[in-house]
Amino acid sequence: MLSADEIIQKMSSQGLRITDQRRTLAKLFVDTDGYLTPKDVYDFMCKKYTGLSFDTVYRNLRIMEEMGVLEQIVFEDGLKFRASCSDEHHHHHMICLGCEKTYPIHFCPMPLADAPDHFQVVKHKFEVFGYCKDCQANPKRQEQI
Amino acid sequence: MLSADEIIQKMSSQGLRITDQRRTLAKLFVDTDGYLTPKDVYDFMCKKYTGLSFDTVYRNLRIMEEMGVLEQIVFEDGLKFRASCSDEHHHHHMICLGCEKTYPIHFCPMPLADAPDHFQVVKHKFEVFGYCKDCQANPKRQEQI
DNA sequence: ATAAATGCAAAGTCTTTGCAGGCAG
DNA sequence: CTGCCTGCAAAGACTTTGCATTTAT
Repeated sequence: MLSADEIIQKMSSQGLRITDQRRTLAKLFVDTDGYLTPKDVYDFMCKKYTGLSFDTVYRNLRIMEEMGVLEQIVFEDGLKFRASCSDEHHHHHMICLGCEKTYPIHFCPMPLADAPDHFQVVKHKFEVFGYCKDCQANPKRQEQI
Repeated sequence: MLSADEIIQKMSSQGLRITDQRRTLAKLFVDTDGYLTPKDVYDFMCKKYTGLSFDTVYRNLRIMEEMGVLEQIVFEDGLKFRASCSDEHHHHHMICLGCEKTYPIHFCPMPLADAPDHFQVVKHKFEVFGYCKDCQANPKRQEQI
């Protein structure tokens, strides 16, 4: 995963201004293991920035996603964000339905799945959902996806 | 894929009333290869049922999904529905980004992906996106996912 | 007959947009 | 100083809910 400094640098190098809010956002995502909803982000940021508005959160999430420092996933209960994985090597994720932490799967099934009838593959998704060790021992949150 | 009769029967056997609208819905989904948005469904149904309201479309889509006769996928541009595959054997899909037709992949990567540290697997997703033969020859629609 | 399905209207949720003032570079 | 960022307010897109009427069983 990118570090907070790498995120800031990457944003700066693409011409974005580095505000205190964006620095805090970078730190928040780096310190978070799982996915965050816009609301999660808003709630967290509100503690530090009174008068923060939702639209700024949305704007920044979208900009950071476009800059490539955040990844966005559409869960069944809405959009969620996390810091981009450093793209050293292609991989997939196991995602815990309890705490939403992710664990990398380095195995990629793509080479083994033969495309039918000249299907031109553009991208693929391989995601495994379940419960991590901790959440099995300590079940509390509902299934989310 | 289920037939229109099988859909109707399955709904009836679970206590739902079979209205003309639901019969038409069943037929629409059986006759459609790709995914339909609620709006697609509404537009189609409007032709036959003047005064149709959106909420009835939503209600029926949700009910049919809960009955297991429709499958729902969250695309990045919203929810879409299609008739359920008959569940004879577990499989995955290649989904065309042009026409949204799906092609089965019978290979399942799950047995090959080892779960880390006692991860208890609940479900998984393996989806391949690209362009089918026809849509490569005849590109027109934008990428949708 | 009676419980479910529908249409209508309204509300709810989530997200985006326009604008004026504020702040990073 | 200049243009990007922000907060505010409002609008927009999509989906759900409550209620009275209609309809399948």
